[in-house]
Amino acid sequence: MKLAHVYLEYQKLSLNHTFTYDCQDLPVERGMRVKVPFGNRLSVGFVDHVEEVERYEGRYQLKAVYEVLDEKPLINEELFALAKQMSYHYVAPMISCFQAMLPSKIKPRSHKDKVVFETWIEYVMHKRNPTKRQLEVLDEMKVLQSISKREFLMLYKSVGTRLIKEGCFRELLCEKEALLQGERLDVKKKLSAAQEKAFAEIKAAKQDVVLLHGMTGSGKTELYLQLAQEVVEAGETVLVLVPEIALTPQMVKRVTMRFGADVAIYHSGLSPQQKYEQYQLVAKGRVHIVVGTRSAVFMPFAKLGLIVMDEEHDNSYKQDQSPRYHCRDVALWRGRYHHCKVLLGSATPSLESYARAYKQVYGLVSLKERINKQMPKIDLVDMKGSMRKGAHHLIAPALKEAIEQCVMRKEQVILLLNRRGHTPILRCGECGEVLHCPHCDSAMAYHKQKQVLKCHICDTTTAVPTACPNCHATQSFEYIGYGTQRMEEALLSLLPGIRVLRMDRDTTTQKDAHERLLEQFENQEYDILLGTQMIAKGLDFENVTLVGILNADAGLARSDYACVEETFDLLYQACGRSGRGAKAGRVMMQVFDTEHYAVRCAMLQDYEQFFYHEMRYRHLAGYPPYRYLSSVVLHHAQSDVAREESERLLAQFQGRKDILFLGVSELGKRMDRFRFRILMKSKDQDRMIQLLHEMYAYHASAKMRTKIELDSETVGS
DNA sequence: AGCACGCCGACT
DNA sequence: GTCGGCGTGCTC
Repeated sequence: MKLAHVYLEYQKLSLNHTFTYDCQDLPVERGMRVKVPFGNRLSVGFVDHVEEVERYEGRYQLKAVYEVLDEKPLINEELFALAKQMSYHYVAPMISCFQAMLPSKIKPRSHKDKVVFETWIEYVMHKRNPTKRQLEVLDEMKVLQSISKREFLMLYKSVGTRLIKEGCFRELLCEKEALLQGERLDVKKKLSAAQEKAFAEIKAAKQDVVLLHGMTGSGKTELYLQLAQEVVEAGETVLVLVPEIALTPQMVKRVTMRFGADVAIYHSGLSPQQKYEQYQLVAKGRVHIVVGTRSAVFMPFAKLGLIVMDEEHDNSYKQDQSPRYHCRDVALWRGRYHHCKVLLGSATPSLESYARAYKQVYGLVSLKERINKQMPKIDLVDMKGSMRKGAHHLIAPALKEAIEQCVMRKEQVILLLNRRGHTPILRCGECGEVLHCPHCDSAMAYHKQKQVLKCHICDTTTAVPTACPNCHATQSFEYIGYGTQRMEEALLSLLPGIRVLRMDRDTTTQKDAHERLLEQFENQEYDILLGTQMIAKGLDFENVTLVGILNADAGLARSDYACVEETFDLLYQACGRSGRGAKAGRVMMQVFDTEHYAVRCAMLQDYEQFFYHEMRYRHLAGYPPYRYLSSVVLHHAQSDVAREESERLLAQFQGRKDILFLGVSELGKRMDRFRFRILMKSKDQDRMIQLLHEMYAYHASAKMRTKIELDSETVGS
């Protein structure tokens, strides 16, 4: 008899083993989805493998597969192997790995979602004695064979319908397909000498993974496009990864101008139907280039010829929910599978990638020259002095003056303030009480437009209280600090008549808002683009000649080990937005700590110096990339339950060979759950992952109803 | 998650 | 003796 071993999707239940079903006479293969009886209901599962046996000798009462949902495996051999790898590496159930790989339409839990159909017109035959116009239409359709009815009606409305009646064409119902991108308008640009050299070095590199360390404005994108072109011409597929949705429009524009309809786009901002359509374009092999954010790394490519990962250091490449994969790891894995080059591009590479390149594990190619051969002039503005002189809180006189001059020259300004909302903190002037989120330990930010308080952790929104909840004083709140909304007001009053475009999460929630806002700025409908970190990276506006970074060193106050690296990246990248065109650029960084090496190195645009400095610190403190770092977070609605369970878990495993436990630390409340974290360091990644599996199993067998989250940083020296 | 199983207190 | 409380454990 034929047995199918199946991974099941079952809400909340993370069953990470297979269940066996009888699938006699059914066309079942690995990677297909099946509907099977489970308990008293039907559930969807993924077939792990099919086995032919004389007779079933297990101890279960076998049930039969109810229905096979796919004709072809949805998860091919490569993606199946990848899921296995991810499941082990990230300590996550197989089913959650499948979920991460598939567009929601075909994820197991939403199998009810209907696929959208549309009518297509297909060519059948010519007719006798056609009119002149009819002959034209018939000939054109014979070449096209089939097009969607939508397009058909637009092209040949009345002639077309007549020919359908006469049986020359027929209608048929197809799955709705993505409309392909437009015409190619752009031609290959001539590479500069520096680009030419980098291009040759990338191609000649003996390593399959190459780190392209190219400073901002050095023309990395044009290199990507020309490398992609060679691969496409050879009939293989190229994957271009970008970190955030905000950066997709620009990349998509550049890529579609070069490659026209040969491009698929995939990111989390698409609707489920759009995602499904784009996924099918790749599955059916209709496109040769895919541009997308981290989830695009799971597309079902037939043959990859190149993977480009732009801004490889960016944190958005890491998924912060299970499976907590890093897109770079997956990209490297797929690159190895397809024997293709993986090009990691960045002006500020992650320490781990640069360390690997340094050791020649990766190839290293540098582009040290801007296309326009000029660097912006970067100045520090010491806010300590400026505050003493009683100047405006957040815009120093020097910056104000620079903005005025810039606007007078009809040039544009980018201002970075990494904090959304109007005021980050409301404090009672009588008793000092700070207004907190009822569900989290964080302060509520005041949002003026909607007249509400908002928690930036859980998005809880409440009305602004009239009296202090602690001392009941009325009208006593002090508004402390500046978010983008308040800064917008401040700019308008400081520089009357100025046109400010604010861009943060609150102004970009609508569909296509990113594109719209950036387009308005590009068309010079505004003088200043004011925004959070989403505007620090990747944007390319020729007319921007001044970048102001308002509280540039605020990020250094965080307590995690990576905050210095992240602050340096943000500053360095923001500097790169200035002076990208013909005109000279300027950058002003307002800081309180003018001596900090992250600030200094960003100002000097000196990545190497920062790298050596930060690596020394990481080495001394035993942090990545010298050690692997893992964390286990337990959370529960009651603080002591979470604490006790964390301590029990720690006590059970503490003392493991080669693993350093850093004890239990309290992370505070988040969405009504109290969180405690156990941090672990080790030089041995395998041992670490093994340990995480044991901890997971131990926790699952305990009767406590705490939730567990495991995270292993996949960095290594 | 659901739902059955099972072992103790209130009831016809 | 029986009904049902919800703690425990299983779903091929």
